[in-house]
Amino acid sequence: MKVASWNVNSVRARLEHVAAWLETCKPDVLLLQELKGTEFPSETFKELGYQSVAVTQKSYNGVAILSRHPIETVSTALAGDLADSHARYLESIILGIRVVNIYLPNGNPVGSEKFSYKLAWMDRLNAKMSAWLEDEVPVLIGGDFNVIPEDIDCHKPASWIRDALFQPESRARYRAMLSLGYTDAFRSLHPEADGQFTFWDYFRQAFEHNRGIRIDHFLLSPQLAKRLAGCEIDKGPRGQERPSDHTPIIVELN
DNA sequence: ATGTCGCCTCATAGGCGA
Repeated sequence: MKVASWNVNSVRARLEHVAAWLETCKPDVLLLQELKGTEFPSETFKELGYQSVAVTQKSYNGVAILSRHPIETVSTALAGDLADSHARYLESIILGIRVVNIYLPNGNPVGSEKFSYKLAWMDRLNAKMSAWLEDEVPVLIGGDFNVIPEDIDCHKPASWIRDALFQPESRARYRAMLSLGYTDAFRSLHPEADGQFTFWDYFRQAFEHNRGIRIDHFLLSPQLAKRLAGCEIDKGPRGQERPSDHTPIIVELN
């Protein structure tokens, strides 16, 4: 089973990219983030063999799950804050796996309300992740975590030291997820790999110089980690015309 | 501080978020 995740930075602007990529990569499931609008092109994906569920809002955020297999929607919002109206969370069951798509808040600038919101959002997710381990359904959480886990996950730590994605508070909460027993699929298979990124700024030819960060992740519950067969980043889409600033990451499960 | 995108509007330029 192949599951992919891709922050597309507007599904409308990237529809042709996504459609073409689906036809070449053929994942069973694709998690999309940053749809950036209320319109969702479910018909286009249906014609490609994918059913879809989308959580959208105007202008910002938005997450969707595309799947060749039936999707049972469990929840469209992260528990723990009824006032939170951002479209950042979609929880489903696909082929007996709890598949959770997240677009974790960016949190910049550090010290702002946005940063507090990010940390609180991570605490809320952590509570869910802990609870899920109590039942027998294996869990896969994928998406844009907006966290650079370790120094090895960016081209130059000094460039990110003041960024919300690199703050000790953000990284501690990511590590707390691992401490619960979840596995970072990519890092567990490639413990020493550096220069492996999923995002590059649009500025200053960051992609051409591979000045990027690894912030799109798959976390697997213990029983699902035993089924981990592969995890790779596909840099191809980031090098195309008018790309998203992120590129897809793909995990393969037995 | 800046760079570049994409979305939206008290819209064709500027603000916001990333």
